[in-house]
Amino acid sequence: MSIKIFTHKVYSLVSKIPRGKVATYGQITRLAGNPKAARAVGMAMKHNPDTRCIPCHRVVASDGSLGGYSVGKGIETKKELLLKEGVVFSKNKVQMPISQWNAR
DNA sequence: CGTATGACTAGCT
DNA sequence: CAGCTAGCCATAC
Repeated sequence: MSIKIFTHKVYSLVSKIPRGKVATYGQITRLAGNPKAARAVGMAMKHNPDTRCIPCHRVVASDGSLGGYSVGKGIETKKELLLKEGVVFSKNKVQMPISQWNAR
């Protein structure tokens, strides 16, 4: 039974995103070691095994757009969750320079 | 096992 | 700013 290393890493990284901050697919992908696998990250998020342990709503697109969400009403629910956590929004996009997670 | 898909990104118009 | 194209990856069926 091969553990999906890439996906597993993605979940691990996403679960480390602090409340009130967001990370981009590109950022997660880079931390996972494959800067070109942004699409694969989206797949992992879509097939997320535990939405309560994996704050997939804290993952947004590189331009600050919400991208998508497979829970509730979709991006609407995602936006609400982020707003509740204190993420700064500008219209339908996240203010990346302000709310982007400073991974270390 | 091979094909198709998707919550992407960067570049250009 | 918005829209379209091409490139790339892992997963799903």
